[in-house]
Amino acid sequence: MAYPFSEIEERWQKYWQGHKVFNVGPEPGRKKYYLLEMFPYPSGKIHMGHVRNYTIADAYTRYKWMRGYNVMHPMGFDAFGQPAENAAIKNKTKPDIWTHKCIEWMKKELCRMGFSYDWDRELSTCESGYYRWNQWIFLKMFEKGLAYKKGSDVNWCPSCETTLANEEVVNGGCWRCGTQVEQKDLEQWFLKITAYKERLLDDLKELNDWPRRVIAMQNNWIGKSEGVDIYFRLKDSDKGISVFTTRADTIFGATYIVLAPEHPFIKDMIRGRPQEKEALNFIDKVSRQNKAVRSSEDVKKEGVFTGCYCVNPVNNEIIPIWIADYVLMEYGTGAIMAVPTHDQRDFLFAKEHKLPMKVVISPEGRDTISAAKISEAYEGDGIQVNSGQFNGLPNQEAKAKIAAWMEEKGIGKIQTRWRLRDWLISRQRYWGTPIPIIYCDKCGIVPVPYDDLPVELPKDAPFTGEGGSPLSKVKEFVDVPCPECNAPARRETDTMATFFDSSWYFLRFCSPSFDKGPFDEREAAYWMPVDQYIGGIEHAILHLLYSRFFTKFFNDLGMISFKEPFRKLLTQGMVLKDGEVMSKSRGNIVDPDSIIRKCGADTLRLYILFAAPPETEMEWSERGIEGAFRFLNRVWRLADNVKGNKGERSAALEKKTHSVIKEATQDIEGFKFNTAIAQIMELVNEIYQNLDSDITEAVHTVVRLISPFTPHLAEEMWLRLGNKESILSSPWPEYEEKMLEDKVITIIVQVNGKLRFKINASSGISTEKLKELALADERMAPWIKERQVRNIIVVPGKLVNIVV
RNA sequence: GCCGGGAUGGCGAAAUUGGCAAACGCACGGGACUUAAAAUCCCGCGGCCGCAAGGCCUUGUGGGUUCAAUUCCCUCUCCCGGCACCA
Repeated sequence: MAYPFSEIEERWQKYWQGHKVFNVGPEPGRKKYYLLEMFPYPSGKIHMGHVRNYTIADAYTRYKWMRGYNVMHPMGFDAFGQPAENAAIKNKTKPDIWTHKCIEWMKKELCRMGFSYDWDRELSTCESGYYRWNQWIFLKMFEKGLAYKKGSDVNWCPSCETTLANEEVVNGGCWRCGTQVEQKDLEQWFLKITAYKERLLDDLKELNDWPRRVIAMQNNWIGKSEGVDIYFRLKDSDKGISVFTTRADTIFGATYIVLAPEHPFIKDMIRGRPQEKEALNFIDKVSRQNKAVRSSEDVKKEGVFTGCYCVNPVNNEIIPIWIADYVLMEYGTGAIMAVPTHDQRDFLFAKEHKLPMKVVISPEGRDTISAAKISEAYEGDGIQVNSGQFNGLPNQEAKAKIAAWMEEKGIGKIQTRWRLRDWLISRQRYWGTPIPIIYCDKCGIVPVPYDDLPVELPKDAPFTGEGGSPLSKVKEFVDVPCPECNAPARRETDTMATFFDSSWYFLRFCSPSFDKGPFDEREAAYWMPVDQYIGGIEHAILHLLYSRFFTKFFNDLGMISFKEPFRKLLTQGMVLKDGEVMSKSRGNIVDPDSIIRKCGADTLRLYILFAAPPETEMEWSERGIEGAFRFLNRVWRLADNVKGNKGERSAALEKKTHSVIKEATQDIEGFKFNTAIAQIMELVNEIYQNLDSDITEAVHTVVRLISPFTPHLAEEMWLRLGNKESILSSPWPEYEEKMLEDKVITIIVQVNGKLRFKINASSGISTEKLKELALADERMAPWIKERQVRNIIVVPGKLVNIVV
């Protein structure tokens, strides 16, 4: 008979909530611990990804709790966003009503998992009590020149009918729906995240407890590259073209330069030349080409000669100027110097168009390589040749010297280029935070005064999903007097990207109902930074980069003293079914609710922690669930075995108990829940082997060790074992080192590094004695009979290795 | 191409500093209990040879360092993720 999990789980969930067990406040003298998982979008149902994320967090919360920490573990909802609009259209309701209903459902599901949240801190980003502080932060940024409006080519998702940030474009598609992103020239609001680029990059070095790949991804995204801008004067003109290069050491080998077809200089430069028509045709052709096609690898690089020449500033050689589609206007200066001998793309282009080549770096250090003979560019390191006064230097050394020399002579400038662009935050959607800006014909762009916040989002908007900002159709919202001159003016009708909301919610949790600012600085000083953050890898750049940016901004305002929001980060792996991500479209979803009904939340929690380490992907297995359930029943039955147990103490069981405490505790501390659970299983097995002995202490230990994973079962068993209080108020079990010591130890005997047999010896045995013992063993005889012992290695307490 | 991660039984996985490869679980096989089944409890379970004792092989590939390598170094292959006509 299975244990009565549903009755137990219901009872303890009521207890934890009724007694507000996990509600906390600052307590001087007690170590704080702020544990946070990425808050969910309220879609109504939780999925296995949520279950995994929150179970990992909950197990750790309960563990830290029992270790005596003052643990803050809040939960809230990232409640603005497009799905609410889509659902509202589909179900003929309002996003507001739909969202609140979803939050209710979701909360219920979270409670049914037995998660340990401080629900008094619950927040939802769609409440004006929250988003008014989005507006406040926006205004502060506006004041500091960090929020600005500009017209430019921006990413546009035709399906979502809104603009997107660069970070929201994944492989050329919209991160949400996958639709190919288009470019549109629009006036939009941006946040100047680039003002923080150096700090966002440098401080990555301090994040030692973040996964390496997240650091690597942010590094790539910020994309610092150091090089030189070199100025090439046009022949017979005082104008010139700047090119950017990271290979200043190859400048003496530059035999032509290439401009991007969009380069603004071209039209003036080629006017009236015989090549003009051909060049304009080429530019026109490229401009009509799809960007993805143009950048694909198998498309042949094309180009035309402009008829113009410029001067290589280091050796005054006259070199031709070309236009080619493989040079991009968006990167560097939109112009490159071509060194066909040391860059493969330049090499192929030069071959095709019969352009000259010159070797300037030689792996052998001698000027013996003929440019005419090489079959590919040499991109490695070597010694400078054909490079004037720099001949003979290793190229890496020459790179710095040439750059400095060019800068001194005024023909180049050392430059750092970044990939990171400012963050576009305007969205042409309804369900988001209104941007607190008013447009006045006389006064221009006017910020809403702080006292007028919040700018409330109208509950009703005729949003139809047919394009255009829905708020622009709400007359009462749009028409407003100018705060400065009182003349009729118009409100901004775009809303903020929802990533704005989630960029600082971890601070709001410290004082969720504070009404004098986004957060109470004293509370934040106590709780922040987040000690452990847990969430999905999909936010490696987006949310985690933005949150770091906001934190640095608050630091600049003097509101907080730390620079990084999340001390430790754990990115949990995905839950797969048949090798694929669970998703509605694939139809391979396993509903957590069905598992809870069948086996209980504890079984689900245990299984999901046991199946794989938290960071790796895990494959869903129905058999695994059954195994976890079987194990919990096995644990449950132990309580009956304890009753009336009158056996003697068992040394073996006691030793196992203490070693399991030690190992399991270490494992939990390092989030290795799978092996921690394996340890507990071993102890349970050991108890079953010793049912005739006194098992009381061992069973108590099992219940306490397993309580972070299966809290309902543990609480119930704890009472049944005769304890009066919740297991949460019992301390974490401690082990005694002396219980782990053996009087008799097993020594491994190897011959030539391979295990041959084992011998027992007393723990204090000397090295010499051990050697003798091993050599004297009858099982050693065949090995040393006809061979000579060359060496004997002894690792005290562990092994003897005889080398013959 | 650059950066980061990875490859261990039929499967999920484990292995302190280099020191018993495969803990724990799943699946599978056998036994006990039962009229029977389920449940439960116990035993076995990398491959090859052997009646057995035991031996040989085995952590993606090839090499190296070492008394000893899943672990350290080098080479290559494949897989996952990020960036990229990035100059």
